[in-house]
Amino acid sequence: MMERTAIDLESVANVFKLLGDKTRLTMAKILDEDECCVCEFVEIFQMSQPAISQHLRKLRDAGVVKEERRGQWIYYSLNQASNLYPFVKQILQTLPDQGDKLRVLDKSGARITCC
Amino acid sequence: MMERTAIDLESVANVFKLLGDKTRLTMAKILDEDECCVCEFVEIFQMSQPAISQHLRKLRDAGVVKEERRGQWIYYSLNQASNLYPFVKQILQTLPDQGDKLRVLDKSGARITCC
DNA sequence: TGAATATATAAGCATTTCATTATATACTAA
DNA sequence: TTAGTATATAATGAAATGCTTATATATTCA
Repeated sequence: MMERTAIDLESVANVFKLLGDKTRLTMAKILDEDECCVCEFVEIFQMSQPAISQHLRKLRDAGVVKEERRGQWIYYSLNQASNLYPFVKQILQTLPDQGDKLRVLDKSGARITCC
Repeated sequence: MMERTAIDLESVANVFKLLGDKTRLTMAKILDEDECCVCEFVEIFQMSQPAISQHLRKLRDAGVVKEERRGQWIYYSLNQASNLYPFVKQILQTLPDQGDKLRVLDKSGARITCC
């Protein structure tokens, strides 16, 4: 079990504000289960690509997620190097599994189509 | 250790939005340590009384806190009857102690002056 | 090189949020 | 009953949020 370093109230409030949005919270939970590229999120949330990018940017600016380009695609994943990671990870563990969202993509072929 | 009933992502996002404000998060943490009346929060946060009341109302509307009138004063405390309580309690336990805020009131005499 | 695809950024707009000030309500005590 | 105190609610305004559309940037591939 990873020990969590003390984290001040202000940082916690900021993380909560960030995850206090259903889309971003779901994104984080999905990323806790599997890395994911932008186009997959667009499929999952049925939301415009800029809207998705903007949510991801907020998560990234806070250090919660990181990005990695692979060719044309940019894959997002939880940023384990962040000092917030243990805290975020602990939160996500308490949330219901969202793996079904990715499985739907597999079935629909969306995952193959886009990336 | 209390077992936590499953809680859907939307509810979690709502709680996070609520606690994603430094004032409300601190309020909740203080209430986790001791019940508190409105005038004490006004002292602690150096914020107008209506602002404090409005924060408390949000917390109450969500079921996170409850109120109890005692004469002129209204005391707030965590609402243990809420189905959110185990989740909220678990969150608050990970936060740094805020007991000093109440102790400052004791010293300054504010706690005696107002309630 | 040029077209297609994936993503990011900018600009604009409606809505929400969080504070303020002003006022209403509830209780206490003289 | 009236004055004083504690709290809630209403009205308002500035700032933040989350989407949209339009456009810029990177990469791939023919």
